[in-house]
Amino acid sequence: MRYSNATNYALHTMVHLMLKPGGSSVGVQELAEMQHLSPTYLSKVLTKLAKAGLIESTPGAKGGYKISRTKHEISFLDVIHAIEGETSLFDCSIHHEGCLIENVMRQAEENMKDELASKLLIDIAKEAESNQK
Amino acid sequence: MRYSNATNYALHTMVHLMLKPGGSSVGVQELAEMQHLSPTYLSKVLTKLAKAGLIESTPGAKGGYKISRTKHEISFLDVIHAIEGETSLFDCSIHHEGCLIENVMRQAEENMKDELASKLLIDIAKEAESNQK
DNA sequence: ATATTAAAGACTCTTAATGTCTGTAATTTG
DNA sequence: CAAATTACAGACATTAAGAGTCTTTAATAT
Repeated sequence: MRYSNATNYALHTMVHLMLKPGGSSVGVQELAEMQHLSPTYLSKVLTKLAKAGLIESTPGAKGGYKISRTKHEISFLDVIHAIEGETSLFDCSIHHEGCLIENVMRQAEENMKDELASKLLIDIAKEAESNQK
Repeated sequence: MRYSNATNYALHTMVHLMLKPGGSSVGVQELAEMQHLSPTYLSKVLTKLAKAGLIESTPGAKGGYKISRTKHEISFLDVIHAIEGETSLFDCSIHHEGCLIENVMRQAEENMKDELASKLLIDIAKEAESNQK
């Protein structure tokens, strides 16, 4: 069981966009180059983020992607949900309801989610920025 | 990202073995029937549990599997590690060390593991037993 | 000896993720 | 208006992992 590569790319892209001064748009080419990916592939990841409302896209020349105006506080969990979906890590297909094992697994997953929901991308972005100086 | 079916089978099998009076051995046929699986498939799951030292196997007639004598307190995490391995859920293949994003993801995973390590199979087994009465 | 059982390995099938390629629509620039 | 740039959508191919089956071998009890 592993998080997808797409999730990793998405997280790094989001942090990068947050560090863009003035919230200016960045094209997929620049974003792809930074992570050594093909633009067409990263494009699919970015489309997912846009559909989730985490970023805004503007087509056409001088277009690109930028952090959504309406979403200033984006957590790790937001990004993960946008890419991986919101299905549970564990499903007991044996018992139909109230499986005790499933209950434990779900609770553990909640603990992980709580942590991911409490971590905001902006904090990581600022930390990365100050480290670079 | 999802936990494998094998992990689900393993957890249910372990609970079942814990409820066996006197810690007597159970053959793979009975265990497979209970979960509607083929014995050959479940056998591979059981072999993993045995190699991890969680259960003991005795070949030959009247053989089978039983909870390991030396391991009375088996946690959910023990079983998961036996089946899924101990690799991290998240690996940042972009940065080589000290990736801030990876740090967050690892911490969240730790929170989940802490919960899974604190839950013992024997407690679930006893709860299931009392529910049945 | 024979029946029973675990163990190991080769093998197939399915599914999901990864990634590429092509074409289309929208927007800016000249 | 024309051309260049860019996001978007969908079809397609490739790869990797999981799920599951089958066959053979080794060990144990009766």
